[in-house]
Amino acid sequence: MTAGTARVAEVVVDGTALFLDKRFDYIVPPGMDVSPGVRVVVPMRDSVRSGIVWAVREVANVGGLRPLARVIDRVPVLTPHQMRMAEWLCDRYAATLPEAVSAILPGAFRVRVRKVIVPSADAPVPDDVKASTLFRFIAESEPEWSEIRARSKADERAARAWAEAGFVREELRVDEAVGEKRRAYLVTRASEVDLRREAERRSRRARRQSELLLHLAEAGEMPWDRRAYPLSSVAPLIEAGLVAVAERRVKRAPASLDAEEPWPELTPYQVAAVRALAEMARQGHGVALLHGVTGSGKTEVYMHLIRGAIEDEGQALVLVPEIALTPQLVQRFERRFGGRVAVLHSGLSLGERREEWTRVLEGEASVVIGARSAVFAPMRKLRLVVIDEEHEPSYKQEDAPHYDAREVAMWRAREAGALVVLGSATPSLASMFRVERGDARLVSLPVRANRRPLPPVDVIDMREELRAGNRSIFSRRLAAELERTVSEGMQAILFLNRRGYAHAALCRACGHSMECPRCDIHLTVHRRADGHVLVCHYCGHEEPLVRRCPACAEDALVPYGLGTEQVEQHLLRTWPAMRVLRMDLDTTRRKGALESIIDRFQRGEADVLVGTQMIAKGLDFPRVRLVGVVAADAMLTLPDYRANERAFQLLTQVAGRAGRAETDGITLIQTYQPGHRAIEAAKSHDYRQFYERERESREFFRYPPFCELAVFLASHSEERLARGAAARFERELARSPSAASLTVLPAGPSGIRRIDNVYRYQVVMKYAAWQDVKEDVVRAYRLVKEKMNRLGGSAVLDVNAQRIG
DNA sequence: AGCACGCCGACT
DNA sequence: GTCGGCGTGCTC
Repeated sequence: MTAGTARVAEVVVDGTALFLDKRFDYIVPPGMDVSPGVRVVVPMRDSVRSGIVWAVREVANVGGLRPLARVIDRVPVLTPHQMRMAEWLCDRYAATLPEAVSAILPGAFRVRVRKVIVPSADAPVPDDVKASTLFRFIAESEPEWSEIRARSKADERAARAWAEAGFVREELRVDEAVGEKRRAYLVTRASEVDLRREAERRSRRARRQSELLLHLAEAGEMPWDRRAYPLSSVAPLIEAGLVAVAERRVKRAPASLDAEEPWPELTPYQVAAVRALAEMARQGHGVALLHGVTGSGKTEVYMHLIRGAIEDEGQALVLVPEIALTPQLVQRFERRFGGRVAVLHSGLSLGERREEWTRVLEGEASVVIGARSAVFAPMRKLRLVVIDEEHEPSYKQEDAPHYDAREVAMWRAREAGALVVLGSATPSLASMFRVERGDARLVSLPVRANRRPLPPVDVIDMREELRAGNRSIFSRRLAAELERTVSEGMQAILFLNRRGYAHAALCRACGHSMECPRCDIHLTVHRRADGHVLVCHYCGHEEPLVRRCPACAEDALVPYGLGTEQVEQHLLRTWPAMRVLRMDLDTTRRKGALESIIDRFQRGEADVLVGTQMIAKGLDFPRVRLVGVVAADAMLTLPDYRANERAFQLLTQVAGRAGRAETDGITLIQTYQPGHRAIEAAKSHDYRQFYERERESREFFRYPPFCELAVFLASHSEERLARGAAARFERELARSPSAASLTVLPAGPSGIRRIDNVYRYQVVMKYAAWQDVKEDVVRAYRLVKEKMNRLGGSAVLDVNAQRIG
């Protein structure tokens, strides 16, 4: 360091406040070892905060900068690539740097830092001070300055004076969310020859020491078992410079790297797909859309590509929509790639998550499987990214920083020169449009791996059932197929997109529908042991379902509109011997419940599985012959421009659960709108037709992929403030320079105007390219957000929003 | 004049 | 998020 210059660290300080979205400069005290990516503690006003060093530079004049308080890591917790990724997240999703960092870094790396006031032994404390309430308060609770200030101004003045006099002092407290698992190791400090000689010399008088030396001469190092070798026996060896104690991170016993499961022979289509994709991978970065019909064996193709990446000394990332729903897939990967697999999912404890993260960072894991957030895993040698079921909405994060894991994956892959494989039986419009524009290459698997045909899909017009006098929720056809399937010892899946007993409670006399007192939404009927209750799916409000209508006082309130609980009940009433399992949010909330249901159904412990959309996500049940969609109408009426796309995807995916291995399958769709576009396309297994027609209407109405959407949403418990914020945002945009490149839809209440007594108003924007409008949109957003936060409300901006309302 | 309250900028 | 400074307007 030259005289007069000093090192300065640019630190991204943790916290949610908007002002923190910049880098703060701190002096690096001489002798302190920092590098980009390490966590530090910094002073901020009266207090301290944690942060990440973003850069270190030499400056001539440090002005009035304050010094770093402490360094937490020796080794950076973020790679340079991840830091660039954080900056990109800010740019793309209007996130703040601390938000981006907290999205990337698992909670296990979070630290709690405090500056507390404690009694000090530096100076003798006068008796009157010692006896005072304030001093006793400090001694007992080790408060922060803000807590002392909260007592009174006078107390703060007194405490400051005591600090000056040395009666109390400040102390830094740094608590890691989890400690890294470390263990003491004994390591050698001398040559093998020396060790053996020493062992021989001590063999009579110190058996333990001798034994240990021989052990170490053999192994070089070993975990320190303090019972076998107490400090009394180790200390003399340390003293003599033969042995040292080292702290090592505990590594999980490496599982076998060899495949336990044989690699099955591929179908010709799979072979061709692997060949084409492997060729793309060889050329570095690229995007491929693997369009494979349900049951076509996409996973097998992924696994061959992964094997290729590993043989190339690279790492592969596999993203799945929801890891909890795919225990089968994870097991398959673990059987193929053994100890090279790291799994990141929400069920891991903080410590486990940190351990998996470290295994990836250190290159011990070559295959990373996880849901959305796994896209941030610290691979240094990324060669391949697989996004399975790429059409699933769960890849888009619904709260800040609102990222889309598919986009993040593509950004990473471009940076790292890796191949992205988007896999789906029902590709999103966005992805197929990418192919159309030439930004992605299409690779197809048009037939099932078991060489059986796709299950025929028959549409049942429920209006006709009604006309024929059948008032049951099951059409005659579905009832007959159910009976036949079960009697033949095969299994059936019944799908309904609504959980609970009934969609709503309706008055048969006046049409009144029971609403939540805290939200602008109707209540759902659920069945409990002691009768029916009304439940709000948004705020959790519950009340008993009574017969009397609060609007007209008639005893005419009845459950209306099917839910999965009712389907289950009807099954059991109609066929008491049938063994039925239900899989929806309500039956899978308990930890392990989901796996248990999947497992039991797979083992044949039930004949019928009733479920919501979670049964459509890539599950593989070989004995399912029949799939019944109980009421397709529930998904055709969603108030969103994507409703058609979503309905087609769900129907096709659900239908795809039938006839996957041991049997031919059949799918029955019950509906009151048999001519609906999504139903017709699902019936004919015609993705192409669906794509063309949907694409056309999106182009006509100018919806994605023909533009991008962003949604500004202001929330406040006072309606006028929420409405005012949205209106203000709209005005700001109208007079911004980008106004010409933006289509701003009028500010108005969000799809659900009020949730848990908080009002929500939104502004939807359409634009061709975020780059062209982001500056003005973000400026307006921050302006209004700042104001909204001061008023006790909140505001968010969802860039590239996947749904509106 | 004294002060409660809201607004706004600063925080390295 | 939290503080402090400042101006406005109400009350003693």
